[in-house]
Amino acid sequence: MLDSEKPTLMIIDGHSLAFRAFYALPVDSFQTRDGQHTNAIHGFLSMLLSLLRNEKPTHIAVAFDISRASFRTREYPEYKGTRNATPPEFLGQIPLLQEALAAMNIITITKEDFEADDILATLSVQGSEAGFDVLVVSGDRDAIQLVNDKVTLLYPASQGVSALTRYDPARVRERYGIAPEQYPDVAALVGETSDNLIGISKVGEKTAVKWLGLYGSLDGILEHAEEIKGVVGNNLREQKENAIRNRRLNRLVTTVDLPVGPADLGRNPMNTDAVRDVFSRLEFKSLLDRVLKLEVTAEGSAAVAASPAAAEEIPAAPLAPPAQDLLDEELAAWIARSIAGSPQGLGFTVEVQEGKAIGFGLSSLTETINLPWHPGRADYAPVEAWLASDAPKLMHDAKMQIKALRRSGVAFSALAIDTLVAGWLVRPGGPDKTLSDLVSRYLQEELPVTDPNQLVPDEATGGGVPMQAWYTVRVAAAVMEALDEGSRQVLSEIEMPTLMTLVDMELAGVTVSHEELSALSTELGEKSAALAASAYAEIGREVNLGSPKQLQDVLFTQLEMPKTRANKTGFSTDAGALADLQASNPHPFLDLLLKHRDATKLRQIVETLDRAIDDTGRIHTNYVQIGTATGRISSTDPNLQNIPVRTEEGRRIRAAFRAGEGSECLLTADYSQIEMRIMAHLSEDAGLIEAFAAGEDLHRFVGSRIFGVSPEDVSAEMRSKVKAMSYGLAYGLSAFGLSRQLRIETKEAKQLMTDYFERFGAVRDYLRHVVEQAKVDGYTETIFGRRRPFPELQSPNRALRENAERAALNAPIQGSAADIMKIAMNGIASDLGTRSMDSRMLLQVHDELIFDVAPGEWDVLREVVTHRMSTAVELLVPLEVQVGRGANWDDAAH
DNA sequence: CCAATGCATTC
DNA sequence: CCGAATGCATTGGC
Repeated sequence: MLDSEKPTLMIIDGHSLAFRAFYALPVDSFQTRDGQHTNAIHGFLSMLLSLLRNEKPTHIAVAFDISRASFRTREYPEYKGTRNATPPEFLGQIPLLQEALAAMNIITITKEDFEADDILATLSVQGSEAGFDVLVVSGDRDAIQLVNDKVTLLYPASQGVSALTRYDPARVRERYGIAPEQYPDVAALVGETSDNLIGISKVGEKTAVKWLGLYGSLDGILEHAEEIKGVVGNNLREQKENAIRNRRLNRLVTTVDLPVGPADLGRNPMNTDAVRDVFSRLEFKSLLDRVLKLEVTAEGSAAVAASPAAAEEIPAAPLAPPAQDLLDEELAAWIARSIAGSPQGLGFTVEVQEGKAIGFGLSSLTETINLPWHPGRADYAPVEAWLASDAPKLMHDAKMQIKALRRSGVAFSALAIDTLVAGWLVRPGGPDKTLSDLVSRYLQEELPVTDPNQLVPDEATGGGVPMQAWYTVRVAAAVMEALDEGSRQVLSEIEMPTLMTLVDMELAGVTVSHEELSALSTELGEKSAALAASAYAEIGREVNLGSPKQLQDVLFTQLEMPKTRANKTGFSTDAGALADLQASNPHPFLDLLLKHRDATKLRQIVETLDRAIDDTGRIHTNYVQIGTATGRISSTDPNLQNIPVRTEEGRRIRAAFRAGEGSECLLTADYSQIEMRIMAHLSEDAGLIEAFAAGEDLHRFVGSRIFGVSPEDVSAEMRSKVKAMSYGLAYGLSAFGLSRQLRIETKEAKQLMTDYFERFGAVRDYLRHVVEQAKVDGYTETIFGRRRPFPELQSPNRALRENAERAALNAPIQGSAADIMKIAMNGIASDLGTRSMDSRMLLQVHDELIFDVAPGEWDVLREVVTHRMSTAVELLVPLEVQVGRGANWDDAAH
């Protein structure tokens, strides 16, 4: 076997190298916008990428210490006792580094009670026995003892991690004058300050090496201790216990029981989506380029990455069973048999082409079925019957597939688990978006990629939708294991019904007037052109008003205005900053610029909406059920949840949203102050509860309490202050933030907050409690048990931690509101069905719903909607719902 | 062409 | 230095 064909196993001491990187790179220069330090991660990954490129290991693993405690500290409590506490800026980087490695599909290994060095030792012995060339990468000198003909150590040069020295036996002898296996003997005699291991007085490296040359080993030296003369000889005889203890402690364990062996560490293609996600969160641009380039070459050498002799021992990931083709009675029999054998449900995947269903994949845990489908195929009737039945179905990203079924005229019922949604409940806001992501995370396998070059995918080899259905079944079981009971309840009682409700809403779409929009667009276009011309006249030249960069030149260089708030590319030119400038340095240009922004922004929205109108005059938004970390739904393509409402011209856009053909009018229904009501409920604050029970204007009521006047004497100014304060509460508002928003002194804002909490103290107590509890539990929970993890609450980084604290106190409030709205929507959808109504739920904007009202259904629809919304949950305060009616969305608002 | 950034909009 | 989102235009690097 040629050397170049020999597999290479690279084993890296993650902790020691990350630590080196931490001290090699300036901590301040490597920070994300959130304030997360990344210097150790950056240094480590940079080194790793060089190693992968230069050494081309076929197998790789990174070992980490779990904690400083190990069998060594139990044996000798002073071990490593002199070390200072690990800097918190470093500690926080390790989990992120491990996440990055996971995305790169590099296995990380830890072992309770052992140090990373012991893992290195064990794997290097196992690897060389299995015929690997072994490369050990460590910044710990103890690793020198591992070097032999088959094992090479890469050790960082004096400082940093950019240059690594190769230690083979010859190089060790050259540097230390001894064989590698003698190194621990030297260290035992000399001692190791960094490990708090005291050696023999007056014995340094020179003496130790000399003795080893004479007597071969520490044992040999001790046997001949009497022969050694002088003070050092005395010291050796007196302090030999030190050396013996040191030798015991610095011997690396080569028999650690590890869950994986060298053969399991073969390099796999990385998960590029996850890599992009992690690297972009870490704000590593150049490293992302490097890592993605590496992937290409890694695949090129994939053939070389053959496993060594022990290949048979690799626990190969199971392959999807070949898909069977069944029809009629055979198919019916298979379904009946499989249902009986799979109480959790059968996996199901729709092959979608241009929004239509063109094939199905069906799967139990052990068998897969391929069903090329087209409308009217009678021989697949058993599948259609199963789809319409109550038999539980397991799917991944079901919404789009069920929409395709509907468009193709196939009835569907009983979605038990959508693995996409279930995975989101485990990690809301997490990176898991595809079936492939979930297969990696929950099965530790790779979803086989269907070869895009293969024109006709060979279903028989386990590709295509049957295979996806099969993986979905397996992922479903694993992801349910990861969910607690409350979250499972949220999945089955709230999310799965919501998914079906969203299918109806998206298919329905909302009617929008093209005529109205194009007229508005023309008007806004003319207006912005006129504004731009006037703005150019003011400054005597033409600039791109949409370019913050060019605006900075105009404002701060040409007009010499005072500098505004700094951002990454200079100074802010946003509306707030321009308003500040207008106050201090009035200039016609500023006003024209702001108006121009308004007009172009509105025009852009109008254009986007216009383009989204289909040939039936309707817009079908896409609701993203897993779009937020709190439980809210988001809306894309186009986003119908941020249609302007505050300005007059904005409302003209809403006016273009109209009752559909054949509808009587639109009905809008929204929760009034749902988040404040939830806060009243969760905090049990007597004052707030009384305010809502009284049913009068909340801000007026609160204002009268705070300012000590009667409700009718609360001025508009007082009310707006109280309103800002109340809204800000759930966002973790600071006195500074409040003062900035209200444009009042920080001192006054502070006083306002003090007065507020004086009267509504339970609110403050509750908000504090939420954060405290989240720190203990590691997550927050909504009224219905929806969880959101907050690992950053433990972060030593203040900015990161405080951001997490504010998010944590907001999450149960925003999340509970989202839960309530979903429950109401599902109830309404159910009523629309059981009453065979023709009215349709069209849009959801967090606390508002919009409906097309079928002729003659106004009264019953209003009743259904208000009832379902106000009774979605029983709180300590009433849930008030406001209903409006109109020919368009603007008129229907109240 | 892609990704980051700044700015805008909503609840 | 206020929580949760989406999307567009500009810009800089490739």
